[in-house]
Amino acid sequence: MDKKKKIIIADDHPLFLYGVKQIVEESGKFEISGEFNSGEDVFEFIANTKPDFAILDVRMPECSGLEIVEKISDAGLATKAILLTMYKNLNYFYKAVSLGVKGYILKDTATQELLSALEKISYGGVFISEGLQKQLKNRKIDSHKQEIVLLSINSLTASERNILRLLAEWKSTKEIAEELFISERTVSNHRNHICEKLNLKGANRLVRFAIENKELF
Amino acid sequence: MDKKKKIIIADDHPLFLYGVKQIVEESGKFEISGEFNSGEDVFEFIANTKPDFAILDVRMPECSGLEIVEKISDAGLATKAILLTMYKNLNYFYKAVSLGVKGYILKDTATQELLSALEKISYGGVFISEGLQKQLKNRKIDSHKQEIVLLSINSLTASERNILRLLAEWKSTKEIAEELFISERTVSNHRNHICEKLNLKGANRLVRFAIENKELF
DNA sequence: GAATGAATGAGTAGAACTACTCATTTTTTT
DNA sequence: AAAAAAATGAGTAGTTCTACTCATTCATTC
Repeated sequence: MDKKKKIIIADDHPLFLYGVKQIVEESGKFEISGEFNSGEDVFEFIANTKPDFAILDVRMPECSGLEIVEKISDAGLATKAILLTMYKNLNYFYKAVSLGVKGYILKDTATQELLSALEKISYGGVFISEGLQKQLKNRKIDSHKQEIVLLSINSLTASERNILRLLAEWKSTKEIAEELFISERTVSNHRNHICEKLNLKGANRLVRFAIENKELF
Repeated sequence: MDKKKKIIIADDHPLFLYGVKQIVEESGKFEISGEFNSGEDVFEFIANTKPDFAILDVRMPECSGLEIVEKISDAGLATKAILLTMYKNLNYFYKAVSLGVKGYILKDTATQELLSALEKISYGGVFISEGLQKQLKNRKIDSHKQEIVLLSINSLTASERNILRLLAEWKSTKEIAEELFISERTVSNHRNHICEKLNLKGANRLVRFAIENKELF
């Protein structure tokens, strides 16, 4: 048998972390070399210890799983990232794929799926949660649109991202203007630009997008 | 030593369920007599098997933890409910307290906390997550207001709850009107009544409330 | 049977957001 | 240095939601 592969886990829910740890260790094929309760310091640890796998929660305090994956990718590290998420948000998924994530698992369909994923990825494969695959099939028509959305997010400027961030906190145009010391008109214009770029139309669509895609910008 | 106490667990995230199960069983003092991946059938199982504890996720498909607790309370069962939640939403907490919940634990501060809770509750106590206690202290001034909000939710009528439910799905007044075959004005009036009852003021406040308190109505 | 509450609908005024177009200044890129 | 992109601001029209007041019908309660 091969040497045990090293895995680090990061999730802000301790009980969840515990569950992942148990399942991974029980299999006898892997070794947990690091555990984290937030996204903080995770990338530094990966860069220093170069584990084989990194199992990351998408939504975490300090630094989201997606951000960590981005850093791993930028640094050209060999650590294979597996994302765990609660949400069937396809935008997160496309973002993850574009960052070279090897596994994407939904928390509500994941126990033995996790081991299958590790197995498959060990041999150079890619693993996607069954629940998400269904989602992908159902929305075959929309998938192209959603990829465009993702590309569009990359085209957002710093100010636009900033405003999206504040919108995700339910702040109004007026509140954002006051917070950033700029005119309401400027904020309003930025909002419109974002809507154009993301092709969002109708009442509250932008606020909704901001709230449902917090981790994406 | 006493006989092992029976516990049932319900959570729609299998890995989480697994973590809870491991921790509870490791202690040697408790026995898992039932596991559920959704809120469905949970109450029936509790009514039939009368376990000592029920560890329930607040947000679950089919039937939320809060609903299950309500049924336990209505049926006058002795099963002690412990709620697990991801969200520091105090409204959920107040609702839980009003339903006679014995433990309220945040998922992001819970591992050994869970055993302490079971221990404490066994001896007739009540357990509240440390993270939430802080929250309660910080908002001491607001706490009265929030309790009023909770009371007010009980005063909502069936139609009003229905509209809140649709608002939580980001539906607009027009969409709700079409879906319920009533006039936009009627929906608008209901919205205003709800705002009055819940003392919500300003742009998007109602939509925000609906989205952040889905499980409450 | 009168009173109350609930569901339904409308009128009006104002606030906030959407959806356009346009202009000026600054920064970045080439 | 010239061109392009970004940040800032404004004009105007239309939509949606907020915040009131009011009326009618129906069911429940007392």
